[in-house]
Amino acid sequence: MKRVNSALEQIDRYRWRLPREYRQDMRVPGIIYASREMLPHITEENVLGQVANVACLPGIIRASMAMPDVHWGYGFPIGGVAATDLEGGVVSPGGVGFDINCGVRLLRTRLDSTALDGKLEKLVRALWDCIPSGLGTTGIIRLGKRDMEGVLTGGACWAVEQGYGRYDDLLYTEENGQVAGADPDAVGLHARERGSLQLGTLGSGNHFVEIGVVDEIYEPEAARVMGIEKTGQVLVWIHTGSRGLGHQVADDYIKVMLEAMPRYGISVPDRQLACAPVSSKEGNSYLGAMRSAANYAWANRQIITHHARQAFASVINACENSIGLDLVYDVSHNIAKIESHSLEGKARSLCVHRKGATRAFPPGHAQLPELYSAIGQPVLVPGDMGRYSYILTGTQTAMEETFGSTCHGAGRMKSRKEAKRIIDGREFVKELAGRGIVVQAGSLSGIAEEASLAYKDITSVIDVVTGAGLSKPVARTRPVGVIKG
DNA sequence: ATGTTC
Repeated sequence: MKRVNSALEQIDRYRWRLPREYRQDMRVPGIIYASREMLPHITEENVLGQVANVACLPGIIRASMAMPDVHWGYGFPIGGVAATDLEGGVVSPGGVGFDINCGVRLLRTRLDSTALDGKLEKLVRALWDCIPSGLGTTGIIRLGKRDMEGVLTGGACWAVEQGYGRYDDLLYTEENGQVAGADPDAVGLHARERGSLQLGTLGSGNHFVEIGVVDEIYEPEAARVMGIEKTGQVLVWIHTGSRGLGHQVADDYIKVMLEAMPRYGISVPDRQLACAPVSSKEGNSYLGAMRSAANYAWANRQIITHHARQAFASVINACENSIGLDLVYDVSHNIAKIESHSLEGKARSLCVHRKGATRAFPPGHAQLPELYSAIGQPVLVPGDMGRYSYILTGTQTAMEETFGSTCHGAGRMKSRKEAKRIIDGREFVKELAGRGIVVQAGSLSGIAEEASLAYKDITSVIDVVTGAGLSKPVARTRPVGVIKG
């Protein structure tokens, strides 16, 4: 294994370059956003090798990038950003991830944490009862063919039309919860079958619904614009994606692309980077299917939002209006988007792969809701369930350097297997309870995999993206109640 | 992440 210090060139305190000499077929360098303390972890995990492999993709522009929460993933690292040219460049399912449009949604209540006194356990239980979770879990919704078309093309908009939530929610969802260019016909029968019973369910792994309390406010004006008024205010985080449907779409198209690559004369250093030209039949079909899965995920978070509101209403004795639960924002961190970016002073359309990386558009960007035009896009970065979650905003620096992208979470430090070996789920739940954090989870081994010890400290990740100027902290919350698969 | 190796 190459030594990190000989492989990486330090650019400044938070930026490291992996030069093209690292691997002979790299088309661009790698850029890693990290503190010096994070580097040993990045080499141990062989993230550098993955960053270098991504840098070999046809049509990759500027650099293969890694955010400070980077860790090993399927083909591409999780925490990776790669933009490709629409002409001659490729799109790769591995650059999006299996959980297409995994993302985070944040709701604000008008409640102070004292409103939860004596009710927290009951509230967590109500959320647990309203929101099915766990591996392979099905919900109460049965999607027939017609409804499935509605979900795949309409996303959260379909869900609101069906009575799940409020039209206002759509205003504060990326793409209004309904990305254009979805092609339901590109979603296979098997993917549809897997998705037909899972809408409105949380899933497992790191997916959760969390009740958080505002703990610090760093930018009062931006916070106020987001409806975050003071410490002690109760917020609700929702983290989930496209469940089995998105997984199956990824699976299906990896196979399609493996088969198509030789026909386009494409070779990649790792089969897991299977890809096809963005403009090819296969590339187009994948993007159409991926957008359909993305819409499914937005519908999923929308329905879970509706059920979370019902859970709050059933426990908190207040009218809907005084509970609030308005949407602050909903943003994806596993998706490929065709976006316009400035390259050497010229606007270019690029296919931006964000895999475990959050869009972080700056103030004034045309794709932001009017409300956020002055402050920039809300960036939602949950930490592990024992520490903090951060609300930030996008910046011009991110737009210029990382195609408008930043980190997405704390970043896994220990593999799921290793975490299960060294962490006792029951002990961790007890420890959290001692700190006033109520957790309801389907499995204790699942809890062990998601324990704080398995992750980096989110604050160290936030320090890097802040220091590098990729985003700006607005506020943070501490968890008080969590449901997990 | 995932009906955790169709």
